[in-house]
Amino acid sequence: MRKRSDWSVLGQDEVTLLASGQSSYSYSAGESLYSMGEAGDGVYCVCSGTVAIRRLDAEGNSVLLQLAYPGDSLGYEAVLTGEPHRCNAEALGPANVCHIRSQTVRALLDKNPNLGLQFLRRTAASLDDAQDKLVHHATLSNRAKLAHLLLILMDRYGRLTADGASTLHLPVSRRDLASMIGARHETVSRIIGRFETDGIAYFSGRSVRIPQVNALVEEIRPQLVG
Amino acid sequence: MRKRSDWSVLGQDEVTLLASGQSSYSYSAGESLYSMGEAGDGVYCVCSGTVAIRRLDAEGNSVLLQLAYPGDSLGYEAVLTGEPHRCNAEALGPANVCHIRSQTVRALLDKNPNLGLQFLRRTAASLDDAQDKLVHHATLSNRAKLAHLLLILMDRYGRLTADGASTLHLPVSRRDLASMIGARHETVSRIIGRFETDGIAYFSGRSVRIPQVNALVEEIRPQLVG
DNA sequence: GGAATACATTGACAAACGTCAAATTTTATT
DNA sequence: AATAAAATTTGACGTTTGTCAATGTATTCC
Repeated sequence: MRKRSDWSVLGQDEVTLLASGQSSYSYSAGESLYSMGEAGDGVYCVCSGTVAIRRLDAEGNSVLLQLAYPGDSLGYEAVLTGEPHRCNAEALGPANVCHIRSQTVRALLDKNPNLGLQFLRRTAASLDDAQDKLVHHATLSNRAKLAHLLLILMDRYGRLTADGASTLHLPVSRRDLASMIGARHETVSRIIGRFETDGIAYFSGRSVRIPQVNALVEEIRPQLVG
Repeated sequence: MRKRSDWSVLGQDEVTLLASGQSSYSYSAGESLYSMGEAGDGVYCVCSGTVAIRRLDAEGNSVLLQLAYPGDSLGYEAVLTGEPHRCNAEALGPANVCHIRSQTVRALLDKNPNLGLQFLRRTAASLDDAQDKLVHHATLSNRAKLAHLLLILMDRYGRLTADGASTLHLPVSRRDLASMIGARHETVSRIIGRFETDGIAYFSGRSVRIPQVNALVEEIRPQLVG
């Protein structure tokens, strides 16, 4: 697992230090790793399962900003800046997560500057992703954004069936789906209804069947409607 | 200038190395520092003026993602990841910008790991900013988002007048304003019209007069409309 | 200084979206 | 299994927003 994560840049003795300073925890669905406003107490590394990164606004609206998967490191911003966490992290299902104490993280960063550069590359990738979302929010319709989101989720949760169609088990609720594209959940319900009447995707609970992936791709090109 | 920038973490001899590897350039309004798709050729450091960071989508829509001010470093993501630039950088007015070649940047990062951590903190702040925008795009109306944007621009471009009002010289066009809040420029024109009939802000070209800043703050709380 | 070009405003209309409310289904709890 | 709670779907309605088109206003470039 470590080989496919940010910690792969560490040398042999550093791995020993890491091993001595980490603990492993099991979370069940809905459990919180950390919350907005708390001080950073270390870096969390997802070993299995999916972790949702959310932010709440002043009125209590929840926005799902990112899904974290095995190999991803979480919460290092708070450790490095000394600021409180800016997001909630919550297990979406059963998940195993390692925890490396702040003290150990700082020692490792001190020993091996490549770890810092690795975190920097990871943060830059997250920034790139967030900026792409901003562009989509500014230029795409909700329908196109939902189509795009389904395509992204297919990469990780999709399965090809024998007849050339694809199926997908959604890791999140309709409400979360809605917050990810910046729409109300009622709007998402209606877009789903239209996807079904248009034969583009069929939803049943969290299962989705997509006869032709290409039809989803077509949806993304914005307002070429006559 | 260097004292207030990311480079303030450097020691004496490193500053000497920096000085030997940098060049200073003057840009005039609209000139490009670098463009999407180009390889990173170094880090750009804004000395004076304002630089706009934009991204274009497949259809040519431009979204203004960020404004960079004196002390800000730009383009280091491309240097560190080896990937091409993901954004355009363009001077909004006359600007002085230093350029530090990739080779020098890498040498400095090698000598002083704190520089990398400094870039990491800066990137984390940008990510935080982008995620805040995502939350706003998901929860606020265009009117509220424009009010919020005006408040942010006031921090840097605002002046208090004798009668307790504030004035503001916008650094960007209406189109850019629109792309920053994810709306069409026609919509921005109409919101501006409504701000004027409601006595909240008066626009004349790029000059804005805001009689009571608090009135703008009130606009941000979403749909508490009867 | 005047033509050409880009930028901004306004109107009319239709489509998309949010809000409120009710009904239905799913999930969790006892 | 029964109940309670949460999530989802659907309908009706009004508002906001985008689109298209026309007009007016700045800027830029010869």
